[in-house]
Amino acid sequence: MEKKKNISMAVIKRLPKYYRYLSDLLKNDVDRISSKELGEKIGFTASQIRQDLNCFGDFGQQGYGYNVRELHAQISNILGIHKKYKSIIVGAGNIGQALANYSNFRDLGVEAVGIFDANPKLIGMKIRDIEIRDIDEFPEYVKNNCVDIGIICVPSRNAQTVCDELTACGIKAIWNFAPIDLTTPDDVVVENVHLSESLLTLVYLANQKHQ
Amino acid sequence: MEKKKNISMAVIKRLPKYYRYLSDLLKNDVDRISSKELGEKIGFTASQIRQDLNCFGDFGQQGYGYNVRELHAQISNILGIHKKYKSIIVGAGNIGQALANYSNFRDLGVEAVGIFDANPKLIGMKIRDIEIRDIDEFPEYVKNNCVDIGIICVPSRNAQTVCDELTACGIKAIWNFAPIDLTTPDDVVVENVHLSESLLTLVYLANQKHQ
DNA sequence: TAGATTGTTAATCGATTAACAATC
DNA sequence: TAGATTGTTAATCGATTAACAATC
Repeated sequence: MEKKKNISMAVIKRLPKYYRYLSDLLKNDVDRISSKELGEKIGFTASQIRQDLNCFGDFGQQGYGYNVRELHAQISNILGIHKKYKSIIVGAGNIGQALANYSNFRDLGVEAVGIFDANPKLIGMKIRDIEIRDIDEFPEYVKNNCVDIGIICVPSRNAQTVCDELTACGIKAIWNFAPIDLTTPDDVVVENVHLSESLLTLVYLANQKHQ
Repeated sequence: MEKKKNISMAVIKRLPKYYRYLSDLLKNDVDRISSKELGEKIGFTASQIRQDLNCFGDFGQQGYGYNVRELHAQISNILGIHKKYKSIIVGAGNIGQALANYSNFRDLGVEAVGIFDANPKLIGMKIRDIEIRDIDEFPEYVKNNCVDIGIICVPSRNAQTVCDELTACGIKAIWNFAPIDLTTPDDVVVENVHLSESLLTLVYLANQKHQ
């Protein structure tokens, strides 16, 4: 992370994709790759790849390209995958439970350490090795356990309240699965997963193709 | 849908958001709204909203603004929410089951009519009123049941194969939850939900804010 | 050395914002 | 009629692509 001007959101959104393709190359024991080859794989122009990477540093070598292992390490660093993060899931419905069970996030350094719900029928139930607790307990839990990320999986009518409580106890990163736009203090980042919007986009595009 | 040049993806991705905010307004019995007011709610400029809407038609009235009920109906039409769609879910793991249970998509006209998995322990199990079937049966099922949308929730190593089978039996719209980029014929549309990429974006942004 | 490929500047393209005449 | 707000054109801004000197 040598350079660092103002990275545009367009670039940031492509970083995880670079990380994924480089992880694949690494797994396949590829040593080096040029922006041209990588571009053909991902479906970007070589030019764009070089522009993107040069926002963060000079990782390549003229006449050679990029060393896969090194570039992968650099992007891991840029994304912050070298660190470990604790998350809690608020809302143990379908999506909350699915996320708690989904193990892949641990590879990205993010571990779910707590799950909370308001439904007495769910409280006490275990998902993997984590017990679902009463939703009222999460502020206390966050204070005692250095939680980095709050994952909101409650219905939209409760989402803003949960969000406010999460930020009140110091959480600075929120992954929001509720279909609303949350309001947060300036120093808090929110990443939305709006499944309904994604599905509507698909439906629109499908209708266009088929006239 | 009067006009219709080449709608940019940027505009298309905003349509579901317009739909959501207009649904809210409708629910709150708001009769009319100006691009200025709507912009303040959503966080867009008034100019952008007028530009976006004018890709599809002249829905407003000078001096008045937009009639909420009418604009909502128009956007429903543009998105294709007036029609009904049948979907099948391939892969009944955490995410597949969560999507099958999640009822909200029915409001958007999309109904899950079948779920399939390769795991014998899951086959026969019921989610809501739908029985999980053997994954080998889905091509036959698609042919007999006018399925519009294939939802891929299998592990990434199987995702391309499932995708090929879905397109082979005529599916033109794929909602992909596997963390890979699928290859499809030109007349098939794919919408990806890449949760890992979303989470990595959040982690990156959180690290930037906190230096 | 010759070939390959980078980092970076310049050119192009597209998307957003501003401005304003038209008009309800 | 006067005020408000649209639809649309023009101006600006930002992102992508192309080009090429630098250099491994």
